[in-house]
Amino acid sequence: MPLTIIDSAHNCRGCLLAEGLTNKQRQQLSMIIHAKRHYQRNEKIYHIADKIKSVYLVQQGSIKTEAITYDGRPVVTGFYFPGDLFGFDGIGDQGYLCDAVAIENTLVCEIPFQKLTALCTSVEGLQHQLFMLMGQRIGSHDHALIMMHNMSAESRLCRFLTIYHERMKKHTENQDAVVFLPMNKDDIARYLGLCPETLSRVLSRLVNKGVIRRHQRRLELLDIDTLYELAS
Amino acid sequence: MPLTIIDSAHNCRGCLLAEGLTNKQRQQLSMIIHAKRHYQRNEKIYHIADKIKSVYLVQQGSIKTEAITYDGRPVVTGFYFPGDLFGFDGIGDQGYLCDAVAIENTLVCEIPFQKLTALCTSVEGLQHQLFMLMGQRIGSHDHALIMMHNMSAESRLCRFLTIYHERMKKHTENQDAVVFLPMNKDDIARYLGLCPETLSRVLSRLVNKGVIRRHQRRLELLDIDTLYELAS
DNA sequence: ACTTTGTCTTGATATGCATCAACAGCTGGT
DNA sequence: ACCAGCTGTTGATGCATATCAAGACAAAGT
Repeated sequence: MPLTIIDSAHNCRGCLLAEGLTNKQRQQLSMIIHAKRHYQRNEKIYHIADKIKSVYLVQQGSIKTEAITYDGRPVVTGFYFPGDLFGFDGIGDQGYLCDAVAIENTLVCEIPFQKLTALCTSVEGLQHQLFMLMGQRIGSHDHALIMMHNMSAESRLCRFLTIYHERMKKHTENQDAVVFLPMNKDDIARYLGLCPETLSRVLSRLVNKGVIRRHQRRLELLDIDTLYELAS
Repeated sequence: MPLTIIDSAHNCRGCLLAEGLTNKQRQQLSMIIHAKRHYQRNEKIYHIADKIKSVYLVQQGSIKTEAITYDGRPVVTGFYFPGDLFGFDGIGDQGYLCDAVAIENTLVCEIPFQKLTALCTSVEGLQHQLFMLMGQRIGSHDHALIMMHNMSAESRLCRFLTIYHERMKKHTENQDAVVFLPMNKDDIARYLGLCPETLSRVLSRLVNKGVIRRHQRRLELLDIDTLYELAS
């Protein structure tokens, strides 16, 4: 999987945190970035119980966060893509609750949380943006919770696909009904609370219904209306 | 259900937000409280899609937040007790994602989020505390998500009970192994992602095992060790 | 005291998903 | 080109929980 380097990197353009900031403020923000580095597939950005207290921004690639259930099975708690911040689960007082793992070769920049909040006191727009992002994160988790309640395997998958598709439309130039899934099927299953076999069956069923078409990890969404209907 | 009035109220003592603040800073905080009022059982503090943008603190009583699934069924997304902040789900840009409903007669104070963040820029300890609380909230949701994955009905209930018990031990003087549940069984079921019948059956099973004893909504935790064991 | 209503319990049945197991299709390595 | 190992698919079975249904119990109203 080839890795493109962008060099406009340090101006924080495209970073959701920097939205609405002036150039000068963005520069201030870029000054407190602690590190910016590449991670290989399956490499960990942070570990459960780490006390680092940084938040991280995905520049390129994709990230999953996963935790271990009480009976020892890994659960994927979130996926993160370019522009997304992750690591908020470590902001509380008990260290990170998840491992953050690169799904593919990924460029990530690390922002020490303490420096970020210090900067927030002088840059009000930044504080506002950070609160917004954390609020949204809380909201999206409410959604995830609702999804886990009594939704069928098919609904869960369709909802995942529609949300993922919308997310990609918003942040890339690609506007057509094709999505590429960087993560493997097992990760999606662990994210949706299904076993991989069930996920596979549901995918096959959607293909039979003519709702999607598959070429490995590329999915064509043939009938988006039905997809939304099934997601409900 | 009788309602005790506390009058030491406006000093914000006991409020998790005010933790670590000086008296003077607590007073500043109390100045921006928009309203403090009682809610009757089943009265709503805010509605889904409201754009109010306040956060709320439970002073007395208890609150649940509930959302509607895509097939129209209510889901309880959280319970809040004295000292807890709620309303973070409205901080994002799409209004509140849940209804907040009083479970019993409840005293709540409302803090406009904008005023709160404005105060945060000058009172650093307050900003820190707010970020911490939001971080913890994100973390606890991760936990809830993990719980929903492949945990049996019994495990879910036992986990709920242990967490609830710990919460109550921390914030009240009552240290013994008795918990009083202000919410009804249906709410608990909707919170745990179970149907009420299953919840009832699991409770009965725990009684038969000698782990708990019931007197209406008062539960005696007879065998806390087993409870923790079953919760895993 | 006797309905009435809501909350909870218990039983019988159905179903959706996990689990176990075998196999098929790719991918990478020597 | 071949085998090995991983990833995904498909089938058979079992089980936990939802659903449907009926009854028990308590609190509240007349």
